[in-house]
Amino acid sequence: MHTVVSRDGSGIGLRPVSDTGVPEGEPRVVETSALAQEVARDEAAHVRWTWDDTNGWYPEFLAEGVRVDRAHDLRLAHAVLRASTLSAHTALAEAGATAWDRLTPIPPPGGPTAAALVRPDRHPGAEALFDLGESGPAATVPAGSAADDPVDPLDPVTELAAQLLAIKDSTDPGRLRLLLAAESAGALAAAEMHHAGLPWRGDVHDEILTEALGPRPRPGARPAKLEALAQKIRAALDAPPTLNPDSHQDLLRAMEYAGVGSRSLRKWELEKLDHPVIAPLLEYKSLYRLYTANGWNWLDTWAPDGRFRMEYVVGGVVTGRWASTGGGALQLPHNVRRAVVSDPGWTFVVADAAQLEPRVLAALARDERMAAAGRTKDGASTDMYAGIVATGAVDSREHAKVGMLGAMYGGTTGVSAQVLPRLARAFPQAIELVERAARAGERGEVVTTRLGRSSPLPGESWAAVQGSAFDEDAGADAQSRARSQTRSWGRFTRNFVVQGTAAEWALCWIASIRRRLWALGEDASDGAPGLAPAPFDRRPHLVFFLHDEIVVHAPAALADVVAQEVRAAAEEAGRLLFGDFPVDFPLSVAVTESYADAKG
DNA sequence: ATTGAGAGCGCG
DNA sequence: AAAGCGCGCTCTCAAT
Repeated sequence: MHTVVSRDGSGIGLRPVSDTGVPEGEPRVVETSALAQEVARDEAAHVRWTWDDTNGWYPEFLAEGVRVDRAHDLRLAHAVLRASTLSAHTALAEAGATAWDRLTPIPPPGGPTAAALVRPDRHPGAEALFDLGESGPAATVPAGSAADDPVDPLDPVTELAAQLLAIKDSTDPGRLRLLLAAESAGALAAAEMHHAGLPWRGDVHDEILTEALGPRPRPGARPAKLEALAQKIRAALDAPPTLNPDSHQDLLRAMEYAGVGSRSLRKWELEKLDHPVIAPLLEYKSLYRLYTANGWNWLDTWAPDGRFRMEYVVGGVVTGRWASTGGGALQLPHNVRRAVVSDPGWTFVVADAAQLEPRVLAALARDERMAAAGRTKDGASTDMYAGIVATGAVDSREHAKVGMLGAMYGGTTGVSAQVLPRLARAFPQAIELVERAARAGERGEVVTTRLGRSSPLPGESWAAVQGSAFDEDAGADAQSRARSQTRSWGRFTRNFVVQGTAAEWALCWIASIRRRLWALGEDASDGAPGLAPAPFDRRPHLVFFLHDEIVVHAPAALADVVAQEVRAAAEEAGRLLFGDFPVDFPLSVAVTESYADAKG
């Protein structure tokens, strides 16, 4: 059973809809203040909360201290179903693009990103659709128009029915149902993580910055340590005080004049050079990066009150991985993770999946030998790369790692290319799977993940370049451009199946974790309530996610049981995706009060 | 003033 | 040839 959520006048309309998409009764209209008890009523019946965009509703629920267990995010589901090869022949996919295809993600509320958008343009196509004309502030559809307008293109009940039908008519309803449930659960988790925030000690962050850069400078000034390094750079280059080390052009000119012999400023290029400017320059670049990307400005903007409220974009990457916007949540540098400290009486459970992608590949290809190489033996967690060495396929862990990465990314040079034939001999099924994905991409075809997320088609310019290579007068460069583009798209599809399926594993993992954590209930010890907002103030909850890694903030008394649940969730995710195929997804798990201490 | 590119580095 | 996948952010500089 679904509860479809929509605006209804000044309140929220909640409408029951069956699992076949049939409305069962009229919407009941609820004021926000009554939300908690209304939600509790439906939660008892295990409904799936169905809405156009999780960020348009769930933050309001959470602000009332209300958590929901299951959801169906129509925007995210629509995108999957439109593209998936499993639902390609359904009415939803065969119809033209609709208003649902033009929806853009809603940023979480209250954050800098939301504030930066004066008026978020929810429906880019709305003006054309409603032909609002030139008068009037091109804004919004009047409230309640859904009722007056018989053809509301964004009616959630109509869309839900269409989606449920597409799932039923697809070639594998089970997989798509799982994918959409996981995707929506991810949306819930992302909203909850934004709501709770990652505990962030501003004072520790400031310490890190001051130690590295000197005290916070006045606006417009350079921090002391950076200024000192700038002087050293100028001295080493015999350059005037006007030389600005932040300007690549300036710097390259000065370096050429001084005969340093480098045309780029890339770290790995500079490291090969021998010149007095290199050392201070490398240090300058590193500190400059810290200062600009995660310095005091970042702290003021993103973690002003003891919590970093990251803004995830669920489904933001074509492969199904999450993206982030604004705070750079997915690029949190290791050197500032020391500022992530749990609340008094609380602790972190940090877990990451070891070698997730090669394990996913082994399972996807049902390559028993590769899976066996990664299997946990005698209860001890096995390093998959070491396991590959143990099969005799390659002679060092480094070769195993580089070779596997090359196989999954499409490496054609160096060690990875050298090792590939040996991997192909030892694990023909796994290697064949990525090779086939690459060839499909080179032909301009679509590839699909385990649960049914399909890759996009190459853009129109792709076909144009391919076509031009077949012209009578096609030059050698046109042909080589086409060839290079072909290979490039092959590398993309090669990686898509692995990265995308790994993202599905991670979604299932998160979905399972959040359900298990909630089931643990409130902290029964008389420990500190912590500073987390309701409904998580006495409960362990997810605070961070990074592709194959999670952080749970938990009352200290619950840390061990949380760790168990996180491990159990990983096993569950493996079963959900791959059934009884014997593949392990071992985790490294740490219980720690500082995120920086967890990395192993 | 705003916008877009290129460069570079952070994360997995 | 630091290759080979996926991203976001911040800076400078030139173009609008």
